[in-house]
Amino acid sequence: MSWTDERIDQLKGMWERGLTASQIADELGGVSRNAVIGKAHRLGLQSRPSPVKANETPKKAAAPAPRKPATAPDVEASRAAAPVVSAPAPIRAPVAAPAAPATPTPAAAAATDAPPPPPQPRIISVGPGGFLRQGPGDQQAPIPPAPPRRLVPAKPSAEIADKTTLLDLTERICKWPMGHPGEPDFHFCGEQVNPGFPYCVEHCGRAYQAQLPRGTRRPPPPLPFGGPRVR
DNA sequence: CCCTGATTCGC
DNA sequence: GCGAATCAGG
Repeated sequence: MSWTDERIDQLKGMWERGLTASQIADELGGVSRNAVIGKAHRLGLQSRPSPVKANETPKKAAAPAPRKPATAPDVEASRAAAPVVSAPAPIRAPVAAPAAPATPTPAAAAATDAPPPPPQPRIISVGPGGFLRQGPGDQQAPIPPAPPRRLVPAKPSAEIADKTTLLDLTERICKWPMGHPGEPDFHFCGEQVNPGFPYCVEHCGRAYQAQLPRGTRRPPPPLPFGGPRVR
């Protein structure tokens, strides 16, 4: 398989939607997880949280050394020696910091788009979602509560959040359908499979039932489809 | 073990 | 450019 424009678009989309490289790989088909990652990097898609990227402390003999020297090992040496002034914690804030209130006008702030209150003892602190109790006779205008809205970090919809969708299926994910295709919440079991089977242990028990001895008739439960055709 | 993404390097 | 091999953290 080659990277056609279409497939590259799919890759970009899925990558930016937060799907893992594995999911993208077997969704596209014909490519490995590594291929996806490699391509993603080549495309300049900068990946978000990677399990292996936590610290950046190039002290003395760094870890990335036991590679094959190949050609020009001096490059790595110079790179290791260079960062005398290490960058001070490159933590990327996902949201822009609220601008400093140059013009102290509380009234204006409370009007429409009050930014998240900075941790200053400006007003009486109420907990998130908390409300100031008003006395029965108080007729004051209610204090506008802090906007409960918060920027959602990522992930598409909550619908697919914890449900095993078609995209989540792998060789070791139980593929037992839950619900019916077409229903909005149709998904799959998602448990770990019983090794060698497409289903988890529980659903293997449903899928593969022991042959009952001859003669034993088990009165079947009422069938939802009117029952099988009996000839 | 499984998973994840990052990186390297021969092709 | 591609991706298997390898690394490394969870």
